[in-house]
Amino acid sequence: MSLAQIRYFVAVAEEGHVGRAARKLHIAQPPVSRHIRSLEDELGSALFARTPRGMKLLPAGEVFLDHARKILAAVEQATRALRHT
Amino acid sequence: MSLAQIRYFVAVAEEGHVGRAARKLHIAQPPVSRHIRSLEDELGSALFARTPRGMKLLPAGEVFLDHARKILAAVEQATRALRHT
DNA sequence: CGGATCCAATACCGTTTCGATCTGACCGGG
DNA sequence: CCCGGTCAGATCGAAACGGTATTGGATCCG
Repeated sequence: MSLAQIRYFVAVAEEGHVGRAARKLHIAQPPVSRHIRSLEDELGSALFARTPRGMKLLPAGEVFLDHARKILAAVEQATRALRHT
Repeated sequence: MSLAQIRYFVAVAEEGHVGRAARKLHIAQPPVSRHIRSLEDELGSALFARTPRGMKLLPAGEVFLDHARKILAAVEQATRALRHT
């Protein structure tokens, strides 16, 4: 699991679409798809339901989204703490 | 910044030596050296004082160590939360 | 002194990972 | 039907990564 994967996951969860998340992240769509897939593989549980209209968070995804945001917040806080030393 | 870098940093901080941290992490010493350096570059402040006896945490390093542990704990908690879904 | 020792840092190389582009598969709306 | 929108797979060039070998610097000891 990488921080990039976590950021991609949060973006997809928030946008509801891999493509829109990709645009927001300024990268192409397939890499986002792959990262989400590999994240699910690593965690051992599906996080999204794939529908023709986009990606819908599953219960496991909701749980992980909460933790993911905490991780990213902790990272941001860490960098901010050193910004003025 | 990557989770691997954060793990390497914590290991070096705990061991006090790049080499020992590397052994603990089951990787070679140079990669650890490089990751620490690039982490410092990215954060814009030195985290360790290089001494002939090893690496000694600077004040900025102590601050970051605290945050680093929180990040890793959050990651562990995230994976644990999905272990049983 | 001077060589041995113990560190981290650098150079270089092969492998792996990553992202971009192109393409395919699937479903819903007109 | 076919068309628009969406995700997934294949392929390729570029970047990152880790390993080995080596260098550089500072201390210790004979």
